[in-house]
Amino acid sequence: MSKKVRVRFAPSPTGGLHLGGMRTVLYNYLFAKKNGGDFVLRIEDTDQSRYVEGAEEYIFSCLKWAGLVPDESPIHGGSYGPYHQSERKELYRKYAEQLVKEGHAYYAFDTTEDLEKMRHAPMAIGVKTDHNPSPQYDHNIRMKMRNSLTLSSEEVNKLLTERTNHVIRIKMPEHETVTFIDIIRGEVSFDTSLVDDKVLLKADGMPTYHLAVVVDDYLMKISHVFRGEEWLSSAPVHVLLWKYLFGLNEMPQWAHLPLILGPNGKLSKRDGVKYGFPVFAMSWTDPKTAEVVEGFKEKGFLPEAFINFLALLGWNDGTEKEIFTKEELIEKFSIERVHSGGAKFDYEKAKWFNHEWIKKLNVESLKWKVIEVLKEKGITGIEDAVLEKVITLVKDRCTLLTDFYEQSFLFFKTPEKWDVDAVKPKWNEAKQLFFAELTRNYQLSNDWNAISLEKNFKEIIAMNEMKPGELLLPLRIMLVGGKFGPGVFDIAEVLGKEETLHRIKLALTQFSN
RNA sequence: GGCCCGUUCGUCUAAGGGCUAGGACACCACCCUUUCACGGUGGUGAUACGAGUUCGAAUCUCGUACGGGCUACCA
Repeated sequence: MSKKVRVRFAPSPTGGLHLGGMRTVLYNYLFAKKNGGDFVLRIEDTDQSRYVEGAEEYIFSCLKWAGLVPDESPIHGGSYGPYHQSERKELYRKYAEQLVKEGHAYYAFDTTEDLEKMRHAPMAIGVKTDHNPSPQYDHNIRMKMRNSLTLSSEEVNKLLTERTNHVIRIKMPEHETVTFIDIIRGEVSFDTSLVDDKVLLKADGMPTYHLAVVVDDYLMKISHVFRGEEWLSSAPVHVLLWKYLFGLNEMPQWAHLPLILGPNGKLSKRDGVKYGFPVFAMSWTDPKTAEVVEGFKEKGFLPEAFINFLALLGWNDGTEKEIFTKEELIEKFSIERVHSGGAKFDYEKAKWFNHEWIKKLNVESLKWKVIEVLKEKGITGIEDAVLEKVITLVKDRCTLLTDFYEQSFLFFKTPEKWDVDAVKPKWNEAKQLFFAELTRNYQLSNDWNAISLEKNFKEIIAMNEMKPGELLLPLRIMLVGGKFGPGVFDIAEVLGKEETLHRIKLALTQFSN
């Protein structure tokens, strides 16, 4: 009965892929997978003037990183290609002309100057007033412009055969109400008199978004369209186009996703730089200005955490569960449970998700990412067994992957400075002797692990009638230089006998003089 | 300005006529830990406002306010 679920994400390759876009991808992907459907990626590159070098490859990288790989796309292929709208250019004119023939659209020959005059000039043809600061090209003024509605057919034919620059505009009906059902908002309606005659086909022969979405969604057999709320206003144009071209029965179901907001309204790239959090999935370098905007990946986010918090930004499964794997999200997701209200992005909460995921993931899955982080900082060639122990010891203390450096460098770098102020004031002969004895003891140890190291330490303390608290801190500072790090004996175990004794010896010279 | 969408703790949200309005992040306190985290316990904190419908409204209706989006030969 119902047709196969096919959804699409249709970005234009103009730069960084931000949170809102990624969430749209996610919801499309989850919905497709949940319903055994296809997720297609179509590149909306009908505006050559906005084409940005590398942006398309970048989009694929982001999807790959997040694990949201399309079933069909320019690089994955598929039987509904081509998947670049620019390569489908010849397709669209036919539909636009069909609309003209049927009286739903018309040729318009107005120049940019004409339009400028219509909208903004002092003696505007449009009805620009304080009450109407931006007059539209609509039923009120279309009969005052140069188009196939006002020109004789001879004149129109002449202009057309002379290949005069022209566009094709939709002729919005005057007093109709267009109503459609939005899956997450319910019934939405518009008075067509208030919608302008949108350009369908541009002077360069390329379609605008409005024509292209409808034609491509039809040709690609798209069953559900999930897109940002910013498209809601132009939905009546799309609905009408469906009605005229392919029939309302063929029309996909719509869902307009709420916007993701920043600290002051709509989330923007600027919010990110201003408040110090990423807004793009991955770092994006503007090819013209060489400006780099850091992404979630580079900031130290796990893809698992990224899609988890993105999914929860506007959706929940109705329970109090917050940590979801991708598989769980696929199982639980439903578009009906998506909120209608916009959601303000909370970076603190995003970090919390990442922390939860670092704690949740096992050492094996974290390993290569930690190696990358350490490599960035010049720490390489770590023995596998050591690295695994280190990760186990510090992962609970890392919120971002990049924290692995701050939390674990102490294992790989012998301290050069010590927090002597924390030790020296209370330093005395007895402590000096204690560490001499501890060193001798450890030297002889052939059971080098945290438990026996601690046991030996405590035994010596007991024999000398000392307090553990007075000696634990000095030992820590000897080993790592300051008041930080995991358990002291765990550190010593990982460091090994030689390095541990070396560090004690080195530090002792600092405390005793 | 017009049109459209939205409005529960600071933030993300649950509760789709009956509730002490629940959870999470953040924040605060205490506990654990003689490093710091993690963890545990508890706390502060919300239904924008006004009418109406109803025995009863965060939940339904209307109005107001506020917020957002759109108003290009950009998507």
